Amino acid sequence: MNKKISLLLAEDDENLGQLLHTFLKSKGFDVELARNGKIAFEKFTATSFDFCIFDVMMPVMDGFTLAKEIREIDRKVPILFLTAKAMKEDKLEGFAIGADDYLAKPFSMEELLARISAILRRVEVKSTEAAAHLKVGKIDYEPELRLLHLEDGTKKLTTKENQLLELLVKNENEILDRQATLRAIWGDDNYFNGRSMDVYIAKLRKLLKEDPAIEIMNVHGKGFKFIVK
Amino acid sequence: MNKKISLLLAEDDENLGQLLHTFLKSKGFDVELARNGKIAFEKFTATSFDFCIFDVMMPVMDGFTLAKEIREIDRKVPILFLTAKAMKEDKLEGFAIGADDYLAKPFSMEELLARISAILRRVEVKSTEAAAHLKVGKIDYEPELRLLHLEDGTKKLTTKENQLLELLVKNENEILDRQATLRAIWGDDNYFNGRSMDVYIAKLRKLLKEDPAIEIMNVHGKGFKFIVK
DNA sequence: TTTTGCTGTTAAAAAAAGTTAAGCCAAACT
DNA sequence: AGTTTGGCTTAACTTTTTTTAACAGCAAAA
Repeated sequence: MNKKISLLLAEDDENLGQLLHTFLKSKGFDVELARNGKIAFEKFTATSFDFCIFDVMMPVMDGFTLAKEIREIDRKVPILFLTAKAMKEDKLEGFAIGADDYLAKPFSMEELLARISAILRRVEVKSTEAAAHLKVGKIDYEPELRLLHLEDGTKKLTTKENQLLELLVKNENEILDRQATLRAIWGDDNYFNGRSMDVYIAKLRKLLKEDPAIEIMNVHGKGFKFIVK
Repeated sequence: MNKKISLLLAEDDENLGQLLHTFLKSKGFDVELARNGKIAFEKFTATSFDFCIFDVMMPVMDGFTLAKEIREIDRKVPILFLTAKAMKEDKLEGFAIGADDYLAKPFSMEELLARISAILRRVEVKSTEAAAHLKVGKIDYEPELRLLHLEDGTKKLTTKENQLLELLVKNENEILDRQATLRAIWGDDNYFNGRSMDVYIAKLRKLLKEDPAIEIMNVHGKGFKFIVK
């Protein structure tokens, strides 16, 4: 079979967090537990996950805000919310963000597992598509190894170059929001980080210019768009 | 952001139909309910919809036949089937027609909503990919690439120029409402954004003046109208 | 006809992005 | 320890894009 499914769990309640962590690990998932939304977001930007389970109510950064931030950089990863009560308003908000499912506490472990399985079945097709090699035109890019195979040899990308290119490629033909990207890669969207990002955009453009079918287009005031013609 | 998503619901069961209608309307969809496949098809041909939910078993015209008919005139609109039992054969037939998802009764409202959201998210991505050339008179316009091919070379449009021209072209010969356009492109229809828009109209007129068949006409107090003679 | 509000146009100002190079820091090397 | 190296940030300058201002013209209402 293939490798384990990685799962990001954001839950502030120590007890429930531990319980879920243990349970899901026993079911064969590769679980990462975060105590609040901010930590979860940092973990997500460092490594990306196959699945997310977020408690709605958490200190520092709540589940919805967290989901919004993550949706900016990954439109597809399934997100399941956990909430303390059956709140209609919250449900609306959650689905508007692009939640894949919703589970009200208290819930049984079996129910949780059933929902996860159902969602994974639905998105299975997509995840298999996600190959490690990304062929874009003449260029072959391996994000995991940070390698960019060009016509005249292979370029080792630096951390930042790689993070940025990976996000761009994963959001091909979509606008990659400037602020969200800054928060995802630089942690903060202040002026200087913004200029730093512009410098990296220039570097990537220079690297990719050998393939005229590729363009990193700017969307003024919004962000950048990786286009393959 | 933009206007409501229109949804065509074909369901013969009076109770379930009403329930779904009410629920989906409360979730912000613009729902049209049809009691059988024939009525649904007539509604679809009159106005086209963004999304379809069809019960498989209905009198007069069943869901599959309806879907086939609709696929003849619209290859892309997402279709989700509802069926009374989990029928494998039916599933196959549905997907062969080009169904986007399948839901077996009984199902929860949340599940339905989750499926709809998931499909819409997926479709959205696709639709952005669909690059189109728009030939208007002598001029060839590629909105996705923001390129305007003129007689004397190709002009790269800026973000705002492109957004505005795209809206105008897509609403050829119709009035493009001033306020709606401002909200769509500038996010807010205040005085200054209005003046900004007028500046862009002037720019586009200058660009397009090489083709005398094209005119951006003002409709006083209403908006603009893109006319091709 | 006069007034008022909307639009057309051009120019200037401001903001955002492109580019190149210098500076800084930490890790690796001598 | 001193030096080199690589990666990232900051700075400086340029160009592009967008907004604001100013003024003129036109259309509809008073």
